[in-house]
Amino acid sequence: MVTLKQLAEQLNVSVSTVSKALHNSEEISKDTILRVKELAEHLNYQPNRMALSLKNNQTKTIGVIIPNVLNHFFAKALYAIETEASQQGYSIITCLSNELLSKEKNSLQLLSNGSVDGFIMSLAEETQVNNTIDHITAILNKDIPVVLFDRVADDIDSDKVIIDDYGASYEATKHLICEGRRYIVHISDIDALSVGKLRKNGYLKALEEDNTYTNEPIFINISQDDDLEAVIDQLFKTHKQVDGIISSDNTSGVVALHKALKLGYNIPKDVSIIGFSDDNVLAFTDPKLSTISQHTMDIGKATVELLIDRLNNKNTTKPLTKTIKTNLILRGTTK
Amino acid sequence: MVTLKQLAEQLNVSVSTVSKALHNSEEISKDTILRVKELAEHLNYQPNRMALSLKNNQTKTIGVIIPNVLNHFFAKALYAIETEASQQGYSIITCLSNELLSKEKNSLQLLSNGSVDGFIMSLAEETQVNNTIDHITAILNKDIPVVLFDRVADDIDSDKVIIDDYGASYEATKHLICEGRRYIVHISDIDALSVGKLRKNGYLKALEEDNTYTNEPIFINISQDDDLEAVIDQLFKTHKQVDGIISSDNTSGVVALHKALKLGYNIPKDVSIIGFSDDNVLAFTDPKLSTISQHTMDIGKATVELLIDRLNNKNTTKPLTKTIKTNLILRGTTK
DNA sequence: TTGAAAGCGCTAACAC
DNA sequence: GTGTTAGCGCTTTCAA
Repeated sequence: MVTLKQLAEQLNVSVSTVSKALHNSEEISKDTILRVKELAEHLNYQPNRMALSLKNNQTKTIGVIIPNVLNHFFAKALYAIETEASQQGYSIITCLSNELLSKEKNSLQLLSNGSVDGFIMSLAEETQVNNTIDHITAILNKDIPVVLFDRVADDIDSDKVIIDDYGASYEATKHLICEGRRYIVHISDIDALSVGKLRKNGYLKALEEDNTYTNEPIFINISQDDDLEAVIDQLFKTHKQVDGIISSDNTSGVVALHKALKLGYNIPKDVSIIGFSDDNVLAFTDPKLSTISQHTMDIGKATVELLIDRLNNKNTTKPLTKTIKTNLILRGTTK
Repeated sequence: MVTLKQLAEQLNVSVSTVSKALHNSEEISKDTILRVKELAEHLNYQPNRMALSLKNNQTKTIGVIIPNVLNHFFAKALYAIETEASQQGYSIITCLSNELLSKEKNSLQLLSNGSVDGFIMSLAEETQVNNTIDHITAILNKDIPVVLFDRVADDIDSDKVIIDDYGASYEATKHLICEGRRYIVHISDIDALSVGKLRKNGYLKALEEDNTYTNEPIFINISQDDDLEAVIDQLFKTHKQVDGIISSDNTSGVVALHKALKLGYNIPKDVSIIGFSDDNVLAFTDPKLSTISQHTMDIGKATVELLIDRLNNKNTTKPLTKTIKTNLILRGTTK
């Protein structure tokens, strides 16, 4: 790496002159500025980022901690965050918690040593199950801003970006009821998560509220060790009368669709299915899955905006919670 | 952030004493060491990473540039890289080129200012199509190590991690021929990429080599603007006799499978299909797609190992190319 | 056993 | 218009 010192030596001026020249200081003569810039250009000088960070006490980088990149939602969120951050001149350091509290803790601890200006994160499953938040409040107490998205915790007093999980699920369920469905099953592989609970409740509320709907709510919860396909298979065996399915996560809806087709159901005539996902995750189902779209790009973008705002006027305002609109996108699996 | 200086002041000793104490220097008395450590612990002291980087001229972070996180292969590679890097005490700064040369260039440029110790990357499509490599050699010339994986370029003299694309595709095609298939179509949406070309050639070679195979090779190339489903639909219309499909990328095989089932083909009786992917990407097809597995975790791990080795003994050895074994995994779409 | 000083690369207040 | 100096937080040589 070429340094100011080297430029200074070659030009027989002082380091500070070079520095000022590169910043177009009024103090420096046009001529000197020109000579300095020429050489800098020629040697491809770049200011050392570590030195700048040390000096300015800001790194221009954001720590991003997500539970699992192999989950399409988080991959897309990462994409959105990277895009917006890079546009705003920030780099991102990515950590994957793999749904583990310990790894989440670790990453937070590791990066809070001046590596990043702030964090954007979505809580690990284990963190949510244990309802552990000390490691996050510790960061907040160090005055390092954190923006939570999707999987958040009420007790953490930070900026947040969420969707209206409850409302979205409520609306989707209502839609199924309006279609005339009277045996609607709720499937979820995220029952333990904050968002999973909200979505479940939205479904419940819609059923309870409608007095033409007489069947009991039916919850199929899939845990990590379960064989998703087997569980869904069982669902169709146990509930032959099923005519509506709402899936709270972004895969089980697709599996249900496949299984239903395989079993000879006519979709959407016999059964309507609505999934929960930004886009048609497995883009190639036939018919295409109707979904609640979360606008993941907007979510990611909002997290970066909130964080950068917070960095620019620290402590100025109360923590904000931004709710991103969802859309019910009706494709081929609903009437 | 608490600093050495603050510890020193509170303890009425010098900064250097504190520093030494924290490093268990022999020079310092047991008693002082204890006092220092106690306070450090109590105040949760962490050495400032930027200061360390500046001093040691190493950042303990790796720049990772991938073309697209929404592609399952790259998401998994990122996962593997993050896992291994974090295990070895490195952080990763993630950049997404979005298949664009300009963004790839940019990220490289941006991070080569002392932000990272080295790079792990897979080339953007545009980079491969234009065969532009100057921006990479420029980095290499600055003595910043680069490890390329998957999408590499022969002209770049760096460490590389690849799979035997040619051989894997050759073997898979041979398998189809051995099954008795005599009308095998090659589908690809990555024809422009280094790996795409190799895979195509492997297919070609297998056909040419077998003199019981008389049909011409058939290539279906899907470009970004094409409607994948429409193209595949057309394929089945144009080539009614098709009895084997080999897909060079990780989605078109799945689409072909869906389409074939929809059209009433019996899979694998009528048509065998082999895809190219680490795992059963769309895990829920029925029957399950037979694939060439790339062991993406191994690929990612190898890139990190190569890079760290290179960082530890710079310039010591010639660039290495590590080839990760592939496996032909026969599931439900082959006999 | 402890401390002072220099230096990593940079900026900025203050001389000259 | 240019240079000197101090300081960001840390390590390390050298002196006390």
